[in-house]
Amino acid sequence: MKNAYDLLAERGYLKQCSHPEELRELMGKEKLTFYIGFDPTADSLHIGHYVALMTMAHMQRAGHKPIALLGAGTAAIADPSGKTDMRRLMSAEELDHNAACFQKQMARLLSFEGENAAIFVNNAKWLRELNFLDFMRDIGVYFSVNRMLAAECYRQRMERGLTFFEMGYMLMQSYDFLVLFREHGCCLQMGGDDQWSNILGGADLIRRKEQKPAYALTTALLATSEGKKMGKTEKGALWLDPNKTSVYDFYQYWRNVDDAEVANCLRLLTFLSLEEIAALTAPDADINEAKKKLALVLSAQVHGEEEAQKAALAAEALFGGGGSIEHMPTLRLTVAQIEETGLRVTDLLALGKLCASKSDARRTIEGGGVFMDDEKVADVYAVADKNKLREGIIFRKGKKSFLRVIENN
RNA sequence: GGAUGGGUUCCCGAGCGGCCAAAGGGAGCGGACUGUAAAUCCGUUGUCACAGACUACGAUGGUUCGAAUCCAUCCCCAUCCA
Repeated sequence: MKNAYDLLAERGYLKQCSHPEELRELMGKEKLTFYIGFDPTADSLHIGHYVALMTMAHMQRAGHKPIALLGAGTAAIADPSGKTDMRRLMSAEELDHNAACFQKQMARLLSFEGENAAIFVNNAKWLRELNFLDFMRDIGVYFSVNRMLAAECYRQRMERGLTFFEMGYMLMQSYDFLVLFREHGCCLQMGGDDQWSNILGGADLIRRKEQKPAYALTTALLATSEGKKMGKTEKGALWLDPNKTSVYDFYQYWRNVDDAEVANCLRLLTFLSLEEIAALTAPDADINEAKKKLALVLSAQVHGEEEAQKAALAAEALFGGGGSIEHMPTLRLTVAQIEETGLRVTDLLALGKLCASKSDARRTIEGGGVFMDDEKVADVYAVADKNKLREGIIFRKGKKSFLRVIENN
């Protein structure tokens, strides 16, 4: 079997590693236990987390044992890394709920059976009972403030201000690593590259306190086309929960990625072989086929084969002509709604969430961006034809947003 | 605890008694061009019963015919001092 380290490297996951050669050798001859931490600050994972999940899955397939750490304890403190502002603080109940949501979504990619079954741990278990004095004495002494301040992530925050509260984050994350090392023999922590100093802190702590080797490894962050991290507090997050980001939107997102990013996305987010990816993205290949593949495969991984097919069919129907319209976002009007809206186009668009509000709908119509059954809506006061409602009327905003409005019965 | 400067629409940021739903930029949305791409150009971006009304410039009160703009109290942030 291929060395997992090489596998991660050639797919482009690897960013930084504390001891590259040593770790690679170790991964070649032993089955390691490793962990990645996730802060449950929302009730769903988003695509940024997904890269981390992929690395876990690859590692597991290579025989290593993954631990997914749910940071309900650490999330009580805001991680200052890469954030321009402090996060909103969350209650313990909220965090526990979110952790449960994460767990469900992760289960899709990891295996919980066999020798190297994945396990979940929650650092609230040990962090919430920590005694402050003991912690400061046992752990605090190993951290140099000078060194912490020198780290890039803190330097950025220095300009806007940094509280002691936030600096504690690094100590706690390091402590997590130590606990997992002691309880599970976990000697490797992985994570996004923004976590580099935090992860390194833990590896150093273990090396100093336990006199045993521990490793830090970070993966490339998935960036948006603007080069910004897709974080949960930034805009443009793509959620894995279909209620927060519909399967159709999820599919469309990947169908529309930048040409330049397709190959990278395929490598990082799917399990397709490198050969296949190379073929798909070869200079003489049709880049749009590669995008379709990416959208379909990734949607299937996240939402299941059936849902992905539906999204693909809907897209085909809308853009390719032919295909089915069954899976388009649909608004079913009740009798009461028909009366209430009087079938005014502006009202329907707002009701169906195609536009943010009636005012927004009005403006979009004025800008010539709304179509009803492929005919441009010219009048802000336009009303839909009630007779067509039984068959369903297709509204389109711009080129990519559709809504099918149909009588509900 | 003290001093100083701040908190403005999705974000940054101008405005500092009426002409302010608030300049400019970013981001979003729509149009043209395309490949459901990028780049570019144009329009648009609080809500509604849309030539009008209502709600908004940290919070609450006040002054005024009239407040984002002035005053008071409070909350929060930054910088320096302790």
